[in-house]
Amino acid sequence: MTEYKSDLLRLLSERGHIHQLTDAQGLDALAAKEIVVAYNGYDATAPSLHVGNLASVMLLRRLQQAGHKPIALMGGGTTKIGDPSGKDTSRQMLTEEIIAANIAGIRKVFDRLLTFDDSATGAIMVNNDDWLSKLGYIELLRDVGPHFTVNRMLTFDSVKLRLDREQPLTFLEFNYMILQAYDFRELALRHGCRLQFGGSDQWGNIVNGIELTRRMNGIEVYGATTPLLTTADGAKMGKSVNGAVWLNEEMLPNYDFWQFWRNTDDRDVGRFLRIFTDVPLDEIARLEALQGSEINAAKAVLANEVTALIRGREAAEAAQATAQATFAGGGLGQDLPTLEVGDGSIGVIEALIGLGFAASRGEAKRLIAGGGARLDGEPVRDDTAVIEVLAERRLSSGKKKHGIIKPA
RNA sequence: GGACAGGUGGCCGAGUGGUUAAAGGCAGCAGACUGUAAAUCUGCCCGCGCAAGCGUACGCUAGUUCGAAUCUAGCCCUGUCCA
Repeated sequence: MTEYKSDLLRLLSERGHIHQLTDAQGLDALAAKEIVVAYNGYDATAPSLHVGNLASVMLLRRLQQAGHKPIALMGGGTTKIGDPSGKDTSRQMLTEEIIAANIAGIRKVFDRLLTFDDSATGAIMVNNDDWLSKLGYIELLRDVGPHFTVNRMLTFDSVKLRLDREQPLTFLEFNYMILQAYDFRELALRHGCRLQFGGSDQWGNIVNGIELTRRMNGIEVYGATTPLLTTADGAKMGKSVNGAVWLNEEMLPNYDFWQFWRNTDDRDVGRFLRIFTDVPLDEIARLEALQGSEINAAKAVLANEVTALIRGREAAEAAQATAQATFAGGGLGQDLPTLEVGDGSIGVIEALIGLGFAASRGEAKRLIAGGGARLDGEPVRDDTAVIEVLAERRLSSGKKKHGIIKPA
């Protein structure tokens, strides 16, 4: 079953990108004989993608590496509605200006991971607002409406989940799946797109798109879903201290991004190396076989390679140097959060807040009371303590979060 | 439009007049153990304050009461069923 003829499916399956395929043989045959145009859709709800989206971007990267053409579809139009899939509450609707700004932010990561040009395999980015916002209601009902039955729509997990949980599902959101199916057909017509990727929660939407395209235009298209990425301890991938692990540097510093990967669960290292890096498979096999504390070396490779891909080699090296100095040397690295003090001294509480280690004075006090605050490695027990800042000093929250306090 | 059920802290979910800043769980933070891992155990977990305490908080508004998340009225929102 893993014996694919096409380089594409072989590559994707050995890297762990595939969960389900609508027609494995048909797609395999297609990919073996011609350039396949494939897309993945992205919401424009935030100014950056996050780690939860990264697997799909890597997937498009591999597609291009295998000699095919990726389309990054920006959901500028559908973002105006809100996807009910897997969510239990409606999403806030955004204005056109915000959506446009978000798309510009999201574009950055694609520029790093895909090659955009006019060649046959050059990546392109399109916005479904281009066609969705021009759509007339009557026209849509007439052309698309007959191909969907409500009976069927009600059986999709995305809808059932909301209904079962007794959470509201508005008609607006209910229509999301129709628009998404329409996207696939539109891309098939405009760009010869034959394949849609999506998370496993998008299966229903993808299938709808395939059927709609076939019924309206007689074109056979395919779908593939990616596994839902969870960490080994069962949590959704991509959450961190302050929420999402953003891909854009403005949203999350390089060092924190690097640290996120460095702290990967042992059991996830091999899987993540395959999905999120271009490290050769035999090298990954070697790395994930490391036992005990040696696997930390594999985590460093993971952190370096992902950071290099998303933030640039230089950023990865700087982050690693900082981590090296901070953890192995017990010293300071320049990528650590830094607080400049003008008066030569500062209260511990203010310092903890200033470095972002505590959100409020109360939180800072609790940290100190719990023995989690350390100045140059020594626990600070007194929350009224004043730190003399004549040279660089190291203030830590717990064992992993370190910061620099230095004279201005 | 009608009947019934419901709206509690980031989430889930107890609580039906004071002892409730609100049980419990999850998530989060910290400590121990370690390998910057996991699991486990322990502490913390609205804000301000050294503290006593103060301020906010149980859909919204107005009431009853010495005292309300808990009672009353109106409103808003959601679900289920009926029209």
